Amino acid sequence: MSGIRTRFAPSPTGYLHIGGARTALFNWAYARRHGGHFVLRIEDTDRERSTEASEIAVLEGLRWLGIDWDEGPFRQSERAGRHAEVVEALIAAGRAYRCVCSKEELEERKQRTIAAGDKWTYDGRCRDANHAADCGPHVVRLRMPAEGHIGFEDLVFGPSGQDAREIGDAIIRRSDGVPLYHLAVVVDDADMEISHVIRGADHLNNTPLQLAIYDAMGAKPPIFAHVPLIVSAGGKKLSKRMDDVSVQSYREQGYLPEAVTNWLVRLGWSHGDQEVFSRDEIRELFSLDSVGRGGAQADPDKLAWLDQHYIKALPREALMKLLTPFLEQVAGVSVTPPPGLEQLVDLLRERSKTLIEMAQGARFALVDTVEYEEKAAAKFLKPGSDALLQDLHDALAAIDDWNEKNLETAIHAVRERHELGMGKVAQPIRVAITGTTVSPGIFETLAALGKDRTLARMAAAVGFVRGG
RNA sequence: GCUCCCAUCGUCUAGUGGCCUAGGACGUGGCCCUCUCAAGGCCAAAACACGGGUUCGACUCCCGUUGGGAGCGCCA
Repeated sequence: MSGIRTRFAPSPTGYLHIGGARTALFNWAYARRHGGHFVLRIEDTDRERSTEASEIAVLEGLRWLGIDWDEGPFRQSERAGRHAEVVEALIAAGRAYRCVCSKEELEERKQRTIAAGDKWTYDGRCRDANHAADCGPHVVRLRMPAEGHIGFEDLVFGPSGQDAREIGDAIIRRSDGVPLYHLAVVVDDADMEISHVIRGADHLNNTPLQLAIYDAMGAKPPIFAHVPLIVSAGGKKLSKRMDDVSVQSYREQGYLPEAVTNWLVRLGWSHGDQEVFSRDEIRELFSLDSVGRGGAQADPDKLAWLDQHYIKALPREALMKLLTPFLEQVAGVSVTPPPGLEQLVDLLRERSKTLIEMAQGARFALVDTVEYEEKAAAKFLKPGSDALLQDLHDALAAIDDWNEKNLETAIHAVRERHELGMGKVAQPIRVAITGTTVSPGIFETLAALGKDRTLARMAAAVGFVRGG
């Protein structure tokens, strides 16, 4: 083993969104690339907002994307004892202290400081008071060095850091005894021997504080790599409320997981001019050196393009399996695939951006009777067209061996007899059998539909024209 | 407000001082193909935020300006 250990540590307070998914993907890819371990840890210390449903959704999202983990999922809440132990040890070692300043007092002093034109960090009133455990309601604060710079080398952003005095004595344990996030992550990452922390750039400013905690604990800090945030169309940080960005919603819209991972990995990372990356290529080629520093907007059009690419390449059997739920969805009932459906699906692959789109394109083959789109019928099944349709019906009825070649011969014969262009013949047939003006090539489509159903629909169209 | 960060076509990006009259991809427009819709092929429009330096030479280095973002919680 390489000793490289990465982790993804989502808080289960909603669905897995694309920003988190990309962070997970990067961590996973980095671990795989270097033969390391990828650890999953659920950060559920915020009991108010964490839910089990959300945790399940996050795990399902990761599995769907093909992101597998080697250890976990661990729950941060289960490690409360360990966190408490570390805080006590820090106090005992003089690296942290109890603070009895109330929120109200603090707020007042803060306002006064700001009003005076100074900037606020904790003023250190309790710093050397040496409050004992029985001092009443209190928080625990980290004793920060009074001066000096806490610097580190970020694998993406390069030399980074902050002056210790800018940070101040941060709270590491709340008055209810629950440790804060910064303490918990550091303890967990240290205990789990995480070697590389790859996370969103919104944590760049938190890193010096966390480094101070590592130092206080006497633990060796990991290497950090902050990846730029995925921003919404407006350029702002993604918001779960404002932007529909859950991985689940892409799944429901009929996108393939390969397309989504390919899309996400190219947001902030590149490998020369290459655009298409299979999951295997991601794990073989991913490198933090090639991660950019600017925020990236996710482009839905590019996802659609990638999805079509992967749909085209998907083996037939796998495609049918994935498509089935969507077929049932558009047909409204559970369907037994009609003969010729696989043939039709092959025709549809080149013209579908998502599985839903493909299912919609196959809908006409799933239903018993087609309903004509109003405009389509008005244009191609208008009064007087019954003679042509009847002729076509009869010519098709005469075909013994129902294949593309024979269909083409038969239809062309009728076309020539009526002295019409192909468009004048194909479109009425298309509307008759699909109800719409759009479908794959007419001969292939008829071949896939089958003789019986084609004839029934042609006859129905004749009846429609004659009956008004 | 304070601290930190970022800045190449509409979007994702290549580019690490001369290879750049800045490359690729998505999207957009046009043409070809054509029974519709796609797919495919060809072509096109489209960017180094601005101003100073440094240098023989800057997209690339430095400074400033502008613009954008993040962090400053007894949230994670």
